[in-house]
Amino acid sequence: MLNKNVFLEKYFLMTRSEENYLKTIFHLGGGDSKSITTNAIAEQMETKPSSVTDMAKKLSEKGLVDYVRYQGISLTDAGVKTALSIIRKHRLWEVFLVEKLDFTWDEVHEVAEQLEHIKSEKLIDKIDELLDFPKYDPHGDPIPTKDGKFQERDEKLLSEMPINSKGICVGVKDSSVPFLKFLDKNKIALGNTITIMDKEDFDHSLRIRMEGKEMRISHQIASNLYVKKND
Amino acid sequence: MLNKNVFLEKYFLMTRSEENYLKTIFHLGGGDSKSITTNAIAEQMETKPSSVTDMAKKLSEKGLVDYVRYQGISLTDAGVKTALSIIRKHRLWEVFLVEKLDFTWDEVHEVAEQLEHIKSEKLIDKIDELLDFPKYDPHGDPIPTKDGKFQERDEKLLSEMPINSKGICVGVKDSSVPFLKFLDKNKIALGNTITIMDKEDFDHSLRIRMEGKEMRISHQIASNLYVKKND
DNA sequence: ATCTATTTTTAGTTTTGTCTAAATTTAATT
DNA sequence: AATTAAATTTAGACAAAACTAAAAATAGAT
Ligand SMILES: [Mn+2]
Ligand SMILES: [Mn+2]
Ligand SMILES: [Mn+2]
Ligand SMILES: [Mn+2]
Repeated sequence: MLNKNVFLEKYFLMTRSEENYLKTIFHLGGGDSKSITTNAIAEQMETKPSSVTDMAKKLSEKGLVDYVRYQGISLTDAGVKTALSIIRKHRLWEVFLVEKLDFTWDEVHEVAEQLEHIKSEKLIDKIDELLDFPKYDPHGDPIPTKDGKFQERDEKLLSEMPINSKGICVGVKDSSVPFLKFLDKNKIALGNTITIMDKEDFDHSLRIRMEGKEMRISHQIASNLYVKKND
Repeated sequence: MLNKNVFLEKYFLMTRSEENYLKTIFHLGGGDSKSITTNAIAEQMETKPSSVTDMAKKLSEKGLVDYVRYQGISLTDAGVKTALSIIRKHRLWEVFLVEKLDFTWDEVHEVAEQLEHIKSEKLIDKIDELLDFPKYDPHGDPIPTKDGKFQERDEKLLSEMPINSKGICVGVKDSSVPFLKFLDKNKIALGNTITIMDKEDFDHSLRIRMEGKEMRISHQIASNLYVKKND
């Protein structure tokens, strides 16, 4: 009993802050044993580099990151596993909010940021089951499986597609509220089939056909939309 | 914008600990402007009296409790309102877990203790709607409405019912895991109709008929079951 | 190789929420 | 009214997670 508690404490009792650091390091690429800089993490988390250093020591102590002073931070296997479990929870909750509670895709992230920290394996497995084991979240991001596997998709940025090619819109790179609202306003939704009609050399804008209608979209929009090749 | 933030900070940004104190004070009866003692709160929360004193000052500062040194603590109207909103969330989540995710009634409390602190008015309103606005939680406890109203029920402890009277089992007073598991094992469930056949003077145990079967239950069991009078 | 700008860490504080130990107030008993 | 026991508060400390300011290390440019 005492032994079990020691075990739980060391390996499972993560604070919300620790979980957020692991998630951020993973998103910055630190899962591939690539070293992430203190400043990069601080900027992403809107905190100070000195706070990142403090946390690096703590996470290193717990065996979740590899950290050498001045040399940056990367996730250990245990760190990757933990990060993926948080990301899995985040994305499943986002699907839940959209599918079961009629949230819009620009409303879910903020709430999922809270829900991802709820500690109950049974809860998230049941949510997964209720949603019929979705593979992607409302923004097209893949949902890691229970054992931490990622199902990557063969996708490209719309801006990189050649003229006359077709693709199905499957995800957004920028999932900020303003961008998502812009897409809604212009009836650009995941699942839509898009044909690249023409590209403008001057500003790199695209003329596309989507759901029967033709429109022009800027390079900034096109470079934040993922499409799956479809010909 | 600055004004709005000040407003939010003062009235809505509650920490998890503050919310738990308010909930506990309410459950101990401090909602009826009855003064609750420092020790009672400390015991209930498994913390030390000195910690309660510290929090009493903080909550008093925020206008959520009335606190006079050495004289005990009671909730202000704002405190009651906040406590009820936490209790509402707790109980709605418990219903959700049972109704939508097949949790058993002895599993839900622990998870609800976490979920009750999620900050999103829309989320809990949508959960309420998804559940079709339930009036009671899985343990028979009433769910406060959005505007903080309680629908009390005319209920009595089974141990206080007269011989030959009938009642429908509508709630548990003790909702500890062992008690709930005991009830499951003995097929005693909310909704069952119970007839009091006889009472034993010696140990105050009851002979009851329930769902066609007769059984004997101890006074301790009978004094932890609520029934609705059903003449 | 040296200097300099940038990055990163350290040292010392702050806030929140907890604790222990000591002091104080209240309540109960003689 | 004085004494004693119990309840409560204060004072001082600690851990977590953040901050600021200063020191140290690294990397880039001469
Ligand atoms: Mn998100
Ligand atoms: Mn997402
Ligand atoms: Mn409960
Ligand atoms: Mn309950």
